[in-house]
Amino acid sequence: MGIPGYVDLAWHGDDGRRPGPRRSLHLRAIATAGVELADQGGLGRVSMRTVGARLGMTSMGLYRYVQAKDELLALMIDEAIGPPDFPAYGQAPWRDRLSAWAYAARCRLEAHPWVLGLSPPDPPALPNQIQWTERGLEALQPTRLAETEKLSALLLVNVYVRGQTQLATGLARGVRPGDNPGTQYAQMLLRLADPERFPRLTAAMTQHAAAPPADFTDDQFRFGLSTVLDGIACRA
Amino acid sequence: MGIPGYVDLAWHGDDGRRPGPRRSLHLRAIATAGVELADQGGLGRVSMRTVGARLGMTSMGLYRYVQAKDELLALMIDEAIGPPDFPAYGQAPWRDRLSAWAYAARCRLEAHPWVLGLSPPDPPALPNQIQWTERGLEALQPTRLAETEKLSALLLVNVYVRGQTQLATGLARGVRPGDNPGTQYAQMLLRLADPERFPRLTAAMTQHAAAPPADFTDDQFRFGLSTVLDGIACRA
DNA sequence: TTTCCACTGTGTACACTGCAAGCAGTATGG
DNA sequence: CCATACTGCTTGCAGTGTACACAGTGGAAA
Repeated sequence: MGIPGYVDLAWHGDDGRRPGPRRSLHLRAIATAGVELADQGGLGRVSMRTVGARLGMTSMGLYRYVQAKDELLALMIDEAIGPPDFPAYGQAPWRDRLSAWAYAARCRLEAHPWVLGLSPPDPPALPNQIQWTERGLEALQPTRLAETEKLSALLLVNVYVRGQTQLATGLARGVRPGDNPGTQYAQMLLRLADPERFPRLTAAMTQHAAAPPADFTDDQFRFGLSTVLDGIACRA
Repeated sequence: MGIPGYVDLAWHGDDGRRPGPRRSLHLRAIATAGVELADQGGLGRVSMRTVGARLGMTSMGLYRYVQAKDELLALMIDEAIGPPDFPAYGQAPWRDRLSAWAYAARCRLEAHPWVLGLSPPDPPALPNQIQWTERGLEALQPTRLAETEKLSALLLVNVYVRGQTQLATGLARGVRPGDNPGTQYAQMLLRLADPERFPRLTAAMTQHAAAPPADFTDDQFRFGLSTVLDGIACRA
């Protein structure tokens, strides 16, 4: 029921009409400081002290803006995602619109992969995330779905993009550049899984190894996304 | 290329044909100790020291089995998921099969919600996860999909189940028991988002608030799952 | 059988974490 | 003008992951 303090602060800012000295920082500045640290050296670099130091503050000073580190991380997620920045839909059909939404979202996640390693303390309620939601619902406007169904459909796309991107970045880690990320994984599984106990998996992996696609992760993403959109089309 | 040590150990165990004292623990025991701690008090309770202590060992002893805490957490995920335990498919059509797979997976995740707050260090390669994959591919056997497409489809379902369950558990947190989790969230968003800037979101939320479904999270799950299955059906 | 040495689990130590409590200073509403 | 609520700082604590050196063990090689 109650709106968490940092959420309210992120939406409405600080009116400042109250006794005591004014705040010296914007929540936004704190979030961007955290994002910069995470972009540069991963989540491990993000501590209350490091973020505070980047703003000329001590770790405890940040607790005047945020009740716990989880909240800082939530703000960082929202800042990293940013507002939706892809062009307006125009007269495009809902399928193209939603596709554009999905690709733009993936792009943002790839730019800040550490976002995927975080699980926010509260359901999404920060401004940028809400803007993305609005834009997604707008994409589904031409459909006959009920409003709540639009939300469910959008949520499905969102969840897909996140999951797929997470898997892709996981696969890509520790792979020689220029090498196919999926192939290496497939070979590992082939070496681990007994073909008699895991016949289908073996079949899938040998097929993949036999004909490795040019751009594995992108093909994968396209396939899943069009599948999701087809499913939505059955209801639209 | 190389198989990480803990993965190899999880699959093949320890042959013990080597100088020096034998290991006193199974990887399995370590994983279950961690799972018990996490089930009881959340991920915060899981530290090298606490897990070690539960096994009569110091924190550093665990490093003979695992190279870093991340690997312990990966083992815990695999242990918490466990092997697939739902009944054999029989002659059921692929849609029912995959649906059973999805519900069983969701059930496991709900039993150990902390799993969703973890992002594994490597792509899934541990035995139980592989068994789930095999069972999922088996569900798709009656379709005409290529093997790699089956894998993509299964991955889509998996990603959906994870994402949806994560959102549901997030919504359910901090809600008065007996109260509708979604409704509370909807009211919060209505209070935050200006109807002029966010017309579609406002529409969706007011519609939800006007007619709150009996079991929100379950309806949501069903809707998304059948949408995903419809999408797969377009290709099967 | 004896020797060797890779391997086991332990103890200690370190740098670092999130955060509780109390502090002096500040700017606003009454 | 004052009281008050607020700011950011300092100090300190319990706990974290893990590096390193160590004594003990037991299979493989001699």
